[in-house]
Amino acid sequence: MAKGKTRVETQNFASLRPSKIISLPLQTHTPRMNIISLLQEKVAAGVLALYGESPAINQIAINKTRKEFEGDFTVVTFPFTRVAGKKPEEVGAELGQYLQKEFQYVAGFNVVKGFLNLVISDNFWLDFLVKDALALNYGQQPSNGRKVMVEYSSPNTNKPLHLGHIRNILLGWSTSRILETAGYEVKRVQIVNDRGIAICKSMLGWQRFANDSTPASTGTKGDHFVGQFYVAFERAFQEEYRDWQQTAHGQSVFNDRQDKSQDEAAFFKAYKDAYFNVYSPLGADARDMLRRWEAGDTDTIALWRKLNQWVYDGFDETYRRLGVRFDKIYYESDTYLLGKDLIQQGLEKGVFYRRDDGSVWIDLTDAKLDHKVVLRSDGTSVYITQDIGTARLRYDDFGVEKMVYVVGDEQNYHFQVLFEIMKRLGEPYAQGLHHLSYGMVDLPTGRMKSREGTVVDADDLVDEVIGEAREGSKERDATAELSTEERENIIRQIGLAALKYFIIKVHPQKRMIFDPKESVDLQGQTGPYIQNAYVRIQSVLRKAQEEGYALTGNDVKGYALHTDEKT
RNA sequence: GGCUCUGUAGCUUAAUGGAUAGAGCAUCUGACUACGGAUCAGAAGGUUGGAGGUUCGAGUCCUCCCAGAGUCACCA
Repeated sequence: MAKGKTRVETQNFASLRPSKIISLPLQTHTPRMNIISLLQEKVAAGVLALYGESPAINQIAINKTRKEFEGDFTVVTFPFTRVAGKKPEEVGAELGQYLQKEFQYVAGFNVVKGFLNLVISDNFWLDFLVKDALALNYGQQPSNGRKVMVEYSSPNTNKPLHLGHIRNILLGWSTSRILETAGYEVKRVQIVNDRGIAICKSMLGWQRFANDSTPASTGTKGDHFVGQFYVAFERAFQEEYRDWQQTAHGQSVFNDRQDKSQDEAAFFKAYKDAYFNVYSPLGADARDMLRRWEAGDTDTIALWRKLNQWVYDGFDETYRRLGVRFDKIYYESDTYLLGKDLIQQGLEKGVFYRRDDGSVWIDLTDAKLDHKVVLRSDGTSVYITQDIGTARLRYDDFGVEKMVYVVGDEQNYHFQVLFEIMKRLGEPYAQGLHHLSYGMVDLPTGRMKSREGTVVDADDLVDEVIGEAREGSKERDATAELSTEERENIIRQIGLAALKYFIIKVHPQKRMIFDPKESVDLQGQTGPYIQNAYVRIQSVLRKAQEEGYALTGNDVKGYALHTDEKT
């Protein structure tokens, strides 16, 4: 049986923070960020004025002052001791005096060893609060005029989305939001694996076992409906294979081919794919279906369209519930032949080489990678050929200079190779390609295995967290006065916040355990906890307004801040 | 075996090469007839897998080792 792995077929996943995907400019327009870069500039100027040499701005470390010391921001003065030829303490004192004199917001300072603690004037914080922190789009950077693409989700059309897709989708979605906030124009895309042998299996399964039922006639969500027939096909195949093993033919194959170290069960387990491709009538039917599809057979294409549409309707529903969307969906049925022209051009440029059997390769050994086939000896594409072509297509479509691929860490090597090839082909966006790799999601009981039926379905999971939120709200009466519709909406928001925060708070690169119970815990570092804090703050503000307080510059001027109010 | 990733309190985790490794859960002490209690304050809990090295300074960088995972297809 063909494994047919695609972008997120299994739940394997490792990764880089968005801050590494893009090099965020330190210069930003909110005072909070701005004061750090201003401080850096002033420190650089100070070092130059005092010691005659200017350090690189980005090497000036400015941190928040630890709470046991007095001050708001701390400059690390160790790096300047060399140019100054003085002890860290002396440098700190001289630099502190300079800053206090030259920079209006520095109200005072103290020096502890190599750390210069700066006290920032209350006026700065008050201005910051009124003008920026309370603004609607706090943190939003002005457009930087650059475009970036984020690819995420990218499922197969033979099964519903599962927990692995949820991590992928939430990482992709939050990455795209972060990039937008950083000033990029973001294009959200996915590549759907809508073709191939696996899709033919669900088509055959539907033909054989569905009796012309539809999602509508059975009241089943489309992706789940089609998934049932993929499973039905697999079950029928298993049965066929089991029966065949007992036939004279099956036994003779076993006797001819068995390795002495294998018992019969182990042999047949390993032989399954070969059986599917060589002897299986169901396998032959599936391959025949694939041939008809590739030949453009009208009935086959119509069937394929019908089933895929059901699946897309189901996926749309799941995406809607999760609150994510896409600007463009790429389909492998459109892209699986792409890339051959780039291979041809690469051959002419000498990037690739042709072997005697006609296959085309690239030698990446000098990049600590291996030789990689990019075109089979029969001239057909492999997985990476398609990715080469699709990258170019996306560049042509959107003119993006960066592309982020949110794909599990099992494909780390694939993307290393892909990006290296794109560089050697001289593609203009090649330096901007990034694999946002993430680790597998395990369950408390171990890893998800489709064969053992332990795969957590995405829709079931969303239902579960919302259900937990509903249970929680029953014990309280805060929502009692609301209409059912309003209450359900709040419950849905709480449940999803729980799920999203639980997934997003873990570093992508780390494999994580998803505990459904813990994820919907409302205490501690959770989505609902943050929501609650927000709601209470809003309540304070609302009541303040009702009593006639308005948060304007005039009201707060001259107010002496408590230390805790400046963090 | 080669390459890549991961290893931090009992558990889940954070930390652009900067000060005494920061949180949450659980545990233990306390507060409150509730500014939306899904609350708040506090305590205890660590040889950052191990050993070397670079550095004024290492959880972070380098080398080796240990443990786990992924990957090494004319599959996707």
